[in-house]
Amino acid sequence: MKPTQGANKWWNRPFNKKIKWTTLEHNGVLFPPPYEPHGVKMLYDGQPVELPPDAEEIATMYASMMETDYVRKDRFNANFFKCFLKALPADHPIKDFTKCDFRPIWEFVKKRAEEKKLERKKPEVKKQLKEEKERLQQVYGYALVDGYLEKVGNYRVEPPGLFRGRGDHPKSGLLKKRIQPEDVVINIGHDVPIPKPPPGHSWKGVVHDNTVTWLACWQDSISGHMKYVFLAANSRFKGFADMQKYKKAQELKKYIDKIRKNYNEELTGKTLTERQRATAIYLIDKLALRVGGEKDPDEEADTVGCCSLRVEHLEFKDNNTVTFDFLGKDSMRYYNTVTLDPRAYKNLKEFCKGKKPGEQVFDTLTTQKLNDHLKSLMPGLSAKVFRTYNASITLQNELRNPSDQKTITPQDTINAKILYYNRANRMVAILCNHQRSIPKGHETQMEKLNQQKANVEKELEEVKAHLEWVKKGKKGKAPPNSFSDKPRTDSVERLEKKVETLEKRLENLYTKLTLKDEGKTIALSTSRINYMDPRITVAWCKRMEVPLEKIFAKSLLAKFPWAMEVPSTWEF
DNA sequence: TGCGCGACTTAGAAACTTTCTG
DNA sequence: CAGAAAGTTTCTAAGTCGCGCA
Repeated sequence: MKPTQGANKWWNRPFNKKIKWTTLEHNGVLFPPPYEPHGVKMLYDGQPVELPPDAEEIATMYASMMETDYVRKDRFNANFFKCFLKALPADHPIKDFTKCDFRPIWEFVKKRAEEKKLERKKPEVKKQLKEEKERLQQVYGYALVDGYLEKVGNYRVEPPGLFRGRGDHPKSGLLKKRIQPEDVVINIGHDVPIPKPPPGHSWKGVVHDNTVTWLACWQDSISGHMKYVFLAANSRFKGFADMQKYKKAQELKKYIDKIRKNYNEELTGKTLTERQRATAIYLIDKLALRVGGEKDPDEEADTVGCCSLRVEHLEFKDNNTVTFDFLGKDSMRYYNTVTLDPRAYKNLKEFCKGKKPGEQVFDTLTTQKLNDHLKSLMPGLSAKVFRTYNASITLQNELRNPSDQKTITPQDTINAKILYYNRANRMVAILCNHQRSIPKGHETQMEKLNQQKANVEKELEEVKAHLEWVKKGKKGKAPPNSFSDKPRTDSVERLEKKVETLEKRLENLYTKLTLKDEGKTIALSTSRINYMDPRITVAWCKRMEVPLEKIFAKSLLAKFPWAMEVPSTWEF
């Protein structure tokens, strides 16, 4: 089948919720290269030991992680060692983790990586690698869906490795097994060529399910969950759903007064069930909490959301104030002290009364019940819509009337406009608790900037003194010059110019220092990609005469084509 | 009718690429 | 103009949610 000519303006085409496609063609998935044994021996009890290839592969996985924090965790080491032993014959001398020394392999891996890096710098090698990457992209990177060529998101099968769970994960360090074609199910249209599995292999299965959007799937050996190969974010499958998400959040704006009235009334409801439900929805709305489903402590890290909050996560203060302190998604800490509606405060206290720290606050509530209730208030409403709604409305408000500074005009510089947008974006990220770890070397970079600042300040002082000295007729000794061996100019004009340059540089340094430090733990990208309605940004850029590509990277521009046509006056 | 699980969205870290700066 | 920093993409873990099945 040949691709349809003409632009794929999927947002103008109808999309059936149930039947996702009528024809589907693609070339399957790309497997990682097989493991090649290197023969470098690890030490056991100080002696070099022979390892079968499977065990060597696992040992090498561990060795290549020796500079990460993972290997300092007992659980990671224990889980790794259990899997490592399983790959060794029963009569193998290795029995005790503490006698293992993986450093020879670590050194080998490090050296090999450096050599590879050096090799890749050579222009001819660079070119060859680029061409090979493009060739694979051509083969596996596209699917033909209902006649339109669409990009595939993740066509590479995940390589084996030691599981890197987030936070204190019970399974961290376990071996994530190599996926074989025999593990992979292909989903593809009827009457089109079925992708060939690698020679000597066969697929686990081939299905033709047009009610789903995945092209291939396999079972993850760590969690037992399915992993899927999907189309990219700019595809109709992903894009249409994303557009619907923002339209639903916008729909919530029409219902929000009614919904807030409802839960405010139910905060003093007759039944405990009602009060718990109302209090949870209040928190989800006010604090942008996730709904918080149940988790299995043997399978997953201990993290919570709203419904799964425990007594130990709340600390009651005076004046209706509560401190929330818990680990949320990805084990990111949510730490926030907030003053609540007195009724909500009273309810939370009531729910916690007489319970042990490890008990659930909302013991009569489930995510199912909460979402069922939301559906009775607005069609299709669920807890996560509140995050999208509140993120979007916050961005819009902060761009239109910022809470902590004066608004910007089209006459301001492009740099000022970008900083202004980022500040609004930062408010959203804080609301959603989108964090990142402090970038590597942040402290050194801050020190460096501070040193620069001190230097510029000192130089400015000296130049100013010199200028003064010249203006007053060069009486006495010239002021010190710590920044050059050559004597400083005596030209008033050039000295004044120098003062100006230094002052400008100093101002830039001040802004940079503040922004860098304030933003060191805040991730802006998550809200930009997933939460803030792109139409708000498009309209603002039009009003402020900011080229959209200054705000949205190439991939985001490609993800939101449906949002581009809104007028500058558009409102969420 | 509750609940497990399939399918899909959301998440930060790591890897890679581009831009800035001294 | 090289090395650092900033920006962007890739990777895959970790959530949400609705549906189908007992």
